[in-house]
Amino acid sequence: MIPKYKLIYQDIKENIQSGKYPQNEFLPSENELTKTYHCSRNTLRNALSILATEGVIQPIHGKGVRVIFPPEVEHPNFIYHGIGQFDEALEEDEVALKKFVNVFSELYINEEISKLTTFPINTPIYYVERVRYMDEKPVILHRSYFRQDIAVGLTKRISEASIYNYLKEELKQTIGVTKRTIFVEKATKLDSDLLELEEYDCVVVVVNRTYNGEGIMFEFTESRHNPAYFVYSD
Amino acid sequence: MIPKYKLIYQDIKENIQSGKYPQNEFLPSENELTKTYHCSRNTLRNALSILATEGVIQPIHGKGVRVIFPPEVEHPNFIYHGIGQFDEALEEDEVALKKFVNVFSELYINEEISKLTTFPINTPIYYVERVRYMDEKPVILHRSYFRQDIAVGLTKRISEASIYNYLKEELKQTIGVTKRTIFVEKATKLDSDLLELEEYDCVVVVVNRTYNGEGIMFEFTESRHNPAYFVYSD
DNA sequence: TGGTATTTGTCCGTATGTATC
DNA sequence: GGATACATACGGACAAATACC
Repeated sequence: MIPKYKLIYQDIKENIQSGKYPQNEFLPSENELTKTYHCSRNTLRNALSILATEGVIQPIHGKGVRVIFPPEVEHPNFIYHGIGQFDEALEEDEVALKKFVNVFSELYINEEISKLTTFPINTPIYYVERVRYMDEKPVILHRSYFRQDIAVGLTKRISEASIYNYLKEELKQTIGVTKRTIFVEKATKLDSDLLELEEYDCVVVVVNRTYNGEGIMFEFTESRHNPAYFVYSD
Repeated sequence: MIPKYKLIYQDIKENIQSGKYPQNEFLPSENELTKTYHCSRNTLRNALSILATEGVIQPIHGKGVRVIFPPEVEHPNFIYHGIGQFDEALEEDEVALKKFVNVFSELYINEEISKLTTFPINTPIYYVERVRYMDEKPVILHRSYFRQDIAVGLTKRISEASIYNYLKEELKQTIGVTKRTIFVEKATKLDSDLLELEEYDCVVVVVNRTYNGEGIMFEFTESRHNPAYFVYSD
């Protein structure tokens, strides 16, 4: 049962994307919208608040609610957009995507890795190292640490398919927040080899910490990107 | 008059930061909190929803609301954190910050710049080019385009102080959403010279589009960062 | 200048649904 | 099943900003 406010949210969003509610124009007033959706003002405002935090609309006190969904910007080097839930996000796309699992191992967190990941020392971990390919070119090197007590039964085979699908479908885990940090590092020899870096001598490092639906951090991933194919939007 | 839900939001956040509500523990139940704050459940949930979208807490249906405020992560190359409202964010800090205005000019948007900024052709613009220094080293080259009809009366002198202070204090403009895109480009000769790039042959480009409180995009800024000093957290 | 209607912002109380223990 | 806790939804009231006459 999808709640009413989510349906309203989706409908308004589609109407914005389709152009029924154009850029820089105002939406119909909240009073009108409650009539068209046969709902209370609270429910409608619940839907609107999601769009507002997404940055799709901007309510202006006493005036109305303006649409500020911006046109997508093109980049000369645009290829990869969106980070983190790479699997789900792009599985549908028609791009030639592949991944290759270099390393799959089980280990216990030692002091050094604890410092990096903030997992407590001696936590049992699945360590997965994967390379992402796009159009036959390696673009990202992922180094992931999953808590064994949450990603129970993870295998190399599953890592080659979709870890997130496994977590959600098999383990019924819900995925919560992801916290992200981005910076640049000089490329190591390993980076250069695995990512076939040519024009760049550095990599973009994206660190993701993912929490499950219970607020437990269960994944730490360091993704090393070929700068030529890196684009991030918030 | 600060609304009640914001006071509650601030109070809970402070209690989390002070450790009164510890990491990975649950907050008191919504019912209890409504009693301590003498408010309705709606008002309290309004406050909680802000904390949830900030990623500070995570509500779990039927169980409680968990604190997931994570410890700040250190970077070996950590210096600069936070982008965009650089002025306000760091003016208080004790770091040796300076900026130097290279170019200040008035111009009309032409076809090429319109493509870049999405401002309509012939829009009157203030163009500002600034270099950011930190501890005497140049770290960021900013190229900003401000709509003249919104940033009325902007001058070179103001740009050397704080443009945002001017917008807010003098022009009584309210600042709305900022949309951001990050990617990497090969450094130009100009980048290398102005930013004194040494170990890197590239720059991190952060594109900011800033909207005012009315939902009008009035600023487009392309910030070219020295990768050695670039760290971004979301 | 001022008053009125419109529109969003804040706040309350209540009822019911659903997940967890 | 019952108690607790969060999620959804309704309706009403008043405040504050804006627009318009």
